Amino acid sequence: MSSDAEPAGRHRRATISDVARAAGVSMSTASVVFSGKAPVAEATRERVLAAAGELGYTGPDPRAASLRRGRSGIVAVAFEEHLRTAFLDPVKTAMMDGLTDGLAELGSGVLLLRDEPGLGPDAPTLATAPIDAAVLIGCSGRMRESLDAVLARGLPVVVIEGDAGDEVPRIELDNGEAAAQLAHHVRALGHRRVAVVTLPFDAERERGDATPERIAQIVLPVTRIRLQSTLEVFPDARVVSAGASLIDEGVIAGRTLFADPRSRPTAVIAQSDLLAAGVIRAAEEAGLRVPEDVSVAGFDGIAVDGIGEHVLTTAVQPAAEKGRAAGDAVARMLAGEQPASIRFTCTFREGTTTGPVTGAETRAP
Amino acid sequence: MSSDAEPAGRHRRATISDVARAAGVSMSTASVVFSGKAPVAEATRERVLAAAGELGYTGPDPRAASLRRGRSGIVAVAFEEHLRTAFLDPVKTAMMDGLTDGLAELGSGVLLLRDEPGLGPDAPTLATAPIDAAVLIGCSGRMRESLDAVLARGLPVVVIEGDAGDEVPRIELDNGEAAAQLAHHVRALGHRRVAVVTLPFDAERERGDATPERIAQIVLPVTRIRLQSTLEVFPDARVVSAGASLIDEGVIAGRTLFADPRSRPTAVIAQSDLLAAGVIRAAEEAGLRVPEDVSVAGFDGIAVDGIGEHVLTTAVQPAAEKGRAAGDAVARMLAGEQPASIRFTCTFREGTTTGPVTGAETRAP
DNA sequence: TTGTAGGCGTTATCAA
DNA sequence: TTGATAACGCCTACAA
Repeated sequence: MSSDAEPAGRHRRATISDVARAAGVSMSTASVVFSGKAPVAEATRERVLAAAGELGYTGPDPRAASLRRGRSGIVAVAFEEHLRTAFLDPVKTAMMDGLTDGLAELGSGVLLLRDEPGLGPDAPTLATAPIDAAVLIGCSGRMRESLDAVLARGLPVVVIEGDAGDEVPRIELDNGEAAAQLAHHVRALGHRRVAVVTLPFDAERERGDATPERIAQIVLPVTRIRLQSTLEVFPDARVVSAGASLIDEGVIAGRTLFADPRSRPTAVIAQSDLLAAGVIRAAEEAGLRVPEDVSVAGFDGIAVDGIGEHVLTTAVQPAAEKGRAAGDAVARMLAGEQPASIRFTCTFREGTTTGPVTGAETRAP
Repeated sequence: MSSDAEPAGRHRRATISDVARAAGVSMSTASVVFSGKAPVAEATRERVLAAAGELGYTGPDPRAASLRRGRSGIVAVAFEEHLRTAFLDPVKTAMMDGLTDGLAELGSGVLLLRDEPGLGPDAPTLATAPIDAAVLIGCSGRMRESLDAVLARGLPVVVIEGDAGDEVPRIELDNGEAAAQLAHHVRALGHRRVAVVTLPFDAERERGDATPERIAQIVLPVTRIRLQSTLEVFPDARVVSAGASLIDEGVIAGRTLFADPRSRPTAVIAQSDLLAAGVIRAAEEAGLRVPEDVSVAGFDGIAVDGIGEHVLTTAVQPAAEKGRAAGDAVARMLAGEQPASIRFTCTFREGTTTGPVTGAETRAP
């Protein structure tokens, strides 16, 4: 039947040249039939397609095409943390959603990468994966090394909520301003004894009360900037760091804060809505009413489960838009432009979880 | 400085042959220095590395290597739904976590794919992406087409919680047995007026009371199997389908169930923990106590926020293990084996959300 | 509209 | 231990 006797079982896959030969046309013609980059006579087209069907040819090998074109159609999205942690965070989830949309429009797929060496010996990394560009999320010190690798490869890089030097376009939030606005809101309500529950300081994710020294060494930019702004309004605030942006972590931090009735804060500013939700739960556990006995503010503006009828006072961030913007930035860079960094603005939302400090409280030392 | 005058700007990237020439060795030797697939004299090695550094060569081009080797080191993970929905689901998140781990050990990256055509004109798909294998999640009718595309490419495919024909290894759960166990538990507690809150029936995700006809046409295997088992124990159960596995959807379904005090069920079996959490919330909203007035059971065994001190009665499924198993199966197939399908077993957990039917209730029609 | 030829950057094979 | 050579499969000038 076929010219080269194939022994029943699967053999070498058909290539475009096989198809061309079978259809009695040249490789280029066959190629064009599949790419559509040039007009082909209808009859020819059909002959080629028929031959392809016959041979079980399912279209150009993406690897070869990729080599030839110099593009793989894949963009890496690199997380610093375990992917589980990344996707447990509603903000990141929303961001990924915008990002995948943006990249899909561009015609790229998303390769999930974790910047944690030592998994597989030859697991793909930012330095070795067949990617056209990379998006780094929450990039801080740890990722620096991989960043250099991508940069050395000459690949476009965009960073979301992180700092990778001035050459690398950033997608970020007005974290400082938003945090300041929240703090001023709380201050305007009369609160003076205030506590801050922060996101993790660094990859160590140490929990608990933070000393000024520790605060000065915060690695994660988001944590640092939000905290600094808050401390400018409340220099004496008690600072407790959480191990992650999770409700449970908020509960833990909240229990710490409400343990001693005499020293408990009248307002808690949490660096994420999930943490705030946890703090609220801890408050209710401790028999405190929100916001009568204690005000709680969050950050993010996500839909939080588990806080009943409360509406969090928070800074609403455009998470999905951030992702989409990163996608756009990648597209631009791939097109040879050098996109500017973008700063998104949070919207202050006054909910039902903050209220004026009550008389009894103002008398506190 | 450099031998070939490069006009300041970026030029053609150095290739291994440039490096070889600069180091005064052959291409093969240079290649081996980077791949480590054969011993190289230390002196030679250093010379090559030095030349590479000089030329800014950062290692083999993965696209070319991929063409040559016939492997890209990338495995696609395809979802039927919007990625946001996928990652909102704690079960899928945990599964992805296990899966990425498993694949990383294998040395593969994870390419996220959504089986939804019409995003970008040339967005990568299961048919065109440079992948070595694919993992399909929740595969049902809609994905059939893409599945055929991958199969036609001769790529290994593994399906998690879905059905792709007998040739394709499945990773699944003993959904039927687990659901039956839950139902029997509820029955043993004396409940007779029982309602089921199901996962979506199909991609339409229609909400509300389901007729027997609709039930007969359920597309999503997980929904269908769990429901069938439950109905074998409670043939007359009221069946309400949710639009997604979300707490909010559970609340909606719950409100439907508890709307009419006279016809309300004494027990609700939800097909996911998130739905169960929503049902509990709806029950409390309606002034019902759980489990005194109404028992609620879930499915999955995830940590649910927002149900206070309750511990859900549920079937605990090994979600991360499922993902890891899929990774293993892919590895096997890549190695030429034909792995068998795997069925994981759920563990029944009796929590505090189910209890005996109370006297008043048993008298109901 | 179709055909020809050269190369994209590697790596496997084999010989030296 | 090193080197020469031939694919890997496709695409795209360019010529016909």
